[in-house]
Amino acid sequence: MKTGRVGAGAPTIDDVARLAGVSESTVSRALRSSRPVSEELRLRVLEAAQTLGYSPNPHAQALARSEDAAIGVVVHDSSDPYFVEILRGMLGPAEVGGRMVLVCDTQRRPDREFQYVRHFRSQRVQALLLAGSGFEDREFGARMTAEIQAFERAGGRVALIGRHHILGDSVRPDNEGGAYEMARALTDLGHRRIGVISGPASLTTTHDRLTGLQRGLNEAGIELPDRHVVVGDFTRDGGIKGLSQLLEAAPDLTAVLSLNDVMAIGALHEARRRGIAVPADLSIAGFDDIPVAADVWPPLSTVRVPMAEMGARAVELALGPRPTHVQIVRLPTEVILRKSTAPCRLSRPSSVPVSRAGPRPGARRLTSA
Amino acid sequence: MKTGRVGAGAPTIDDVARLAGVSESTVSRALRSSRPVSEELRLRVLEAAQTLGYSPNPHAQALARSEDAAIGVVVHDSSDPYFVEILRGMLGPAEVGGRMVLVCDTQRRPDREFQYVRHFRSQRVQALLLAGSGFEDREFGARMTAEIQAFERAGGRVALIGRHHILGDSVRPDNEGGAYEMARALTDLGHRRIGVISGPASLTTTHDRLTGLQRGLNEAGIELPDRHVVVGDFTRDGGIKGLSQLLEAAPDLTAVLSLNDVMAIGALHEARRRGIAVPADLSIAGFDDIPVAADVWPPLSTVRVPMAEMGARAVELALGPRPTHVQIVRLPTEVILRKSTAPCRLSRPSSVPVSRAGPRPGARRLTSA
DNA sequence: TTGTAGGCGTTATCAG
DNA sequence: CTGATAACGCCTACAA
Repeated sequence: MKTGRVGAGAPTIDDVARLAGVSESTVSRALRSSRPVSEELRLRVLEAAQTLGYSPNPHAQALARSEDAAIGVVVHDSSDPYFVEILRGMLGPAEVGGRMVLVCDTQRRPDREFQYVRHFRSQRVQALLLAGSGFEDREFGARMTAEIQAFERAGGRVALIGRHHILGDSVRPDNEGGAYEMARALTDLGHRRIGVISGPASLTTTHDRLTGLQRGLNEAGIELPDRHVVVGDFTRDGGIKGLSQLLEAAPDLTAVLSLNDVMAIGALHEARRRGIAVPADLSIAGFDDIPVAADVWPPLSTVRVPMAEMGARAVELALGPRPTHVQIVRLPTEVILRKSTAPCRLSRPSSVPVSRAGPRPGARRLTSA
Repeated sequence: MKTGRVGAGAPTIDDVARLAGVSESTVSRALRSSRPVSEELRLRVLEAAQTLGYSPNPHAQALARSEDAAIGVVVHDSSDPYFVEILRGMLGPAEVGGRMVLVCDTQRRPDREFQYVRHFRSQRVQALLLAGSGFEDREFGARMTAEIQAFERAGGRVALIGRHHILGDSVRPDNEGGAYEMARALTDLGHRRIGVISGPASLTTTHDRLTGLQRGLNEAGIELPDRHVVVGDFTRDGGIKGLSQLLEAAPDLTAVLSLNDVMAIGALHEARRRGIAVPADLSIAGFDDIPVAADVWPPLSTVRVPMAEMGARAVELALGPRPTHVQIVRLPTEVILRKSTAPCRLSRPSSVPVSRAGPRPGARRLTSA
């Protein structure tokens, strides 16, 4: 027996039923157009709902059908342009059908990530999107795998972005290949003393980019001594500090690669502050190709990661038909040379040609993978 | 009688109760620490919950107490740095107590805004934050006011950012004052032929900034003919097109003010493409002072809007004690002169001193309001 | 301090 | 095709 009291002020299905002179079930069916309802009643119901301004309570719906018409997105840092782009890519495909997209921010802390995933699970979202690098911590990966498999057994869908130690469908940019190509690009320009502003060691992204870079440098017979690598935190400030530390430890660097653009922009800023001309005195390159990379000065050479596409593909993965096997979508990355890098002035003419692609207006591109 | 079946796979309060050998109510009380529970039972419950990996179903909670421990945020464009900053400001204060923050994106379409607000309302979020300019459409304002008042009557809280034709607590940046100050700054530099890349006419933000600008120019005895104003859409592309149109209609402009930074950055790009030196040939200024404004080239002169603070204050408004009267928090804006603006070369020495503040490293500041 | 018995708004099942 | 009725998982008087 419904009390009929107005509760939180919103009309309920019961109110509509009463006004239309039908049962709750009929209202539900008419509105959700699941089962056939006579044209006459349907119209009555529609009109009643209209005049009452009725809209269903999502919680009650979610509870009753134990599934929420929403999709949960977990990002490491929602103010990082990298994630903003991924999110942008997700929004279109995710919002079809009036689905809500719920975003939360973990500040790169595994415990928070775990909490949010659990929250989304108990909230019974349709799909869960983990956008952001995985953690190297395998024990954490195991815990998350368990959580996620439970979610999937219950009918939920999951898609990961990046390389995780978590079992599940994923879309992965070719970080390793992109870093390799960037290493080649830098050495082709004649650079031999190259510094790196790295990211948190706990992230697989950091690991992969570093690995690719190493491989590229090794092939060119170049060492990467420890003092040429500093750890940043993927923020602009991290880039500022990173370049400072680097120049202290190794003042003779001719090129610096930052493992993301945001830090590279910080480095650009610090270089200017110190009166170091980029690229004349020092080449600086980034990673990601976030939208502003082309607008800073000098325009940033970087490795393009298809962030928006990654987001869109992840949504497709999570919303498409359930695959029988774990799927991995691999996306290529691409070196984009703008003006923050230049041939090394100090270098004796390199045996390798400086340019491997024909000159094109604006930027030269070297696709990876 | 609970079936005890595992439902969607997640343990329920019932499972915990059984394992701990107590009643559901005791579990609820122990976990939500509302009422006193004997230490012994509380421990048993906690342990049972722990081993089961129990986490409450938010929908059931929301349904039972008809209130959701979440706060809904409506933004116009989640990839616009302006909103990213506002969001960043909200996150800290909003997330205390494990609250979820749900963000949705309206693409500046009033109908979607209305839909989302209604959705959040029926979802019974604790608070609703409308972040973004209001619409000039008063009829829309009336509809939203009704919706929002219903929400508030039901116990919800609302905070608006910007000037809306909606009744409710709000935090408002001094757009009008900032634009006025920027007009003064530009005329002080000797500029008399000033172009404007405006925003969508439907937004109050556009209106206010334009008004302040007009007032400033009028005071300096300067006209703003129609052909000196083009309408942009607050995107980078809009800025590119905007500058093109402007230069076609009035090639003799010496300064251009874009009504947001994102468009100004587009304009900077277009100027470079055309071989126009900024600021030597043309001064360009923006509005907002988004984080990258200082990193583009040349560093952008702009009107600083305290976006993050706006976000934080809005959260305070919405989460703090319910005020008896409508509250309006007014936040000052501030002109920041960097290198994208310079004295007008063509100008005969102006009677007004070029600089009104002492020179300072990096930027000069003129606070509004 | 603890347990029992609704109720929150909707959907699904099962008779009519 | 329509209408009762029982879940869905949790909370909260009320009773013990």
